[in-house]
Amino acid sequence: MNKDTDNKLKLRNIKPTAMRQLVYDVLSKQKKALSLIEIEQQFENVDRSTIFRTLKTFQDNLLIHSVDDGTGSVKYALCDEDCTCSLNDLHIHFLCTKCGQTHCMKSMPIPNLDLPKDFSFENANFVVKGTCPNCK
Amino acid sequence: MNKDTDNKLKLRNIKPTAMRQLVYDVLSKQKKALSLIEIEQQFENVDRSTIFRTLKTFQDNLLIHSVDDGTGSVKYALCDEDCTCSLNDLHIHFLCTKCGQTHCMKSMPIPNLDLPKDFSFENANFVVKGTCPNCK
DNA sequence: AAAACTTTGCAACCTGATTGCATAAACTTT
DNA sequence: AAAGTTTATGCAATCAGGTTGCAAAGTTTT
Ligand SMILES: [Mn+2]
Ligand SMILES: [Mn+2]
Ligand SMILES: [Zn+2]
Ligand SMILES: [Zn+2]
Repeated sequence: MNKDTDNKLKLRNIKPTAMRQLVYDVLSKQKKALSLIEIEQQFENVDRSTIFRTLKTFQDNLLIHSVDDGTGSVKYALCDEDCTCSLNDLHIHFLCTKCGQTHCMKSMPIPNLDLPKDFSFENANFVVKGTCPNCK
Repeated sequence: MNKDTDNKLKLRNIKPTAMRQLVYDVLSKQKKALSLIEIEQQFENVDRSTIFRTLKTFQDNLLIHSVDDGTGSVKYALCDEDCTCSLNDLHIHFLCTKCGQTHCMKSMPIPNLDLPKDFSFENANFVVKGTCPNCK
């Protein structure tokens, strides 16, 4: 029971159960975004659906955000502490086609767009694919 | 056997079977991008896997491109005649959260990006979500 | 400590995508 | 035109990721 993890969860109004702390710790130790299955594989005996619901709780409470990088599995990454998952917090994600890792490019906001008349902007998913520094 | 459809296929080196003509016609009658299942539903007695393989053939031969709009099903749309599915041909896609339709915004190219050092750009998927003129 | 609520584990299910294999159709060669 | 070869189609089966129902275990409230 890590006091620090504990607080991170409480700050987002998430009751810090053992399970949730474990999942949080897995996410916080990674620079890249992780899929449900990848998180599951970090454990021996934890059920997929429990992790699934944990991630749902995290996302509902803005502790994590998800990316659909087109690989067929949604990836999850921790939000910054001040993140409210609103337009300002949207950023580009980068999928390395060599190693398959998906990175949050938190320094790259989604660019402003002039949509044609009568199209409204609510949200966006911008995934750039290429080779990451590791695989270069 | 529409002579016009026939030619469109031949131009892309696709043998114009009856099946392929039908699928092509469905796609060409739509402004929006269609999923495999949506295409299947346009027919009475055509097998899903046949359409699946038809779409694969079309995509391999640059007749169509696909979009992963995050809805869980990949959408397909015809390419322009001069499209080579290269970087220049990439464009934004718009998913209406009300009606679920996905539109090719062919007039909106993927914006240029300054990726951090040692990240290379190969491809991108940029889906904007919001309300379309129809649902406004 | 009983009642009420929340979290977890397990099995089952769902949906879209994909494959193996046999048949049918189209094309080539003799 | 018949035989041989290649390609396309249909059907059933499988896969993968995601999601749900339900009962047991754990927590919190009364
Ligand atoms: Mn991110
Ligand atoms: Mn398009
Ligand atoms: Zn990489
Ligand atoms: Zn709409």
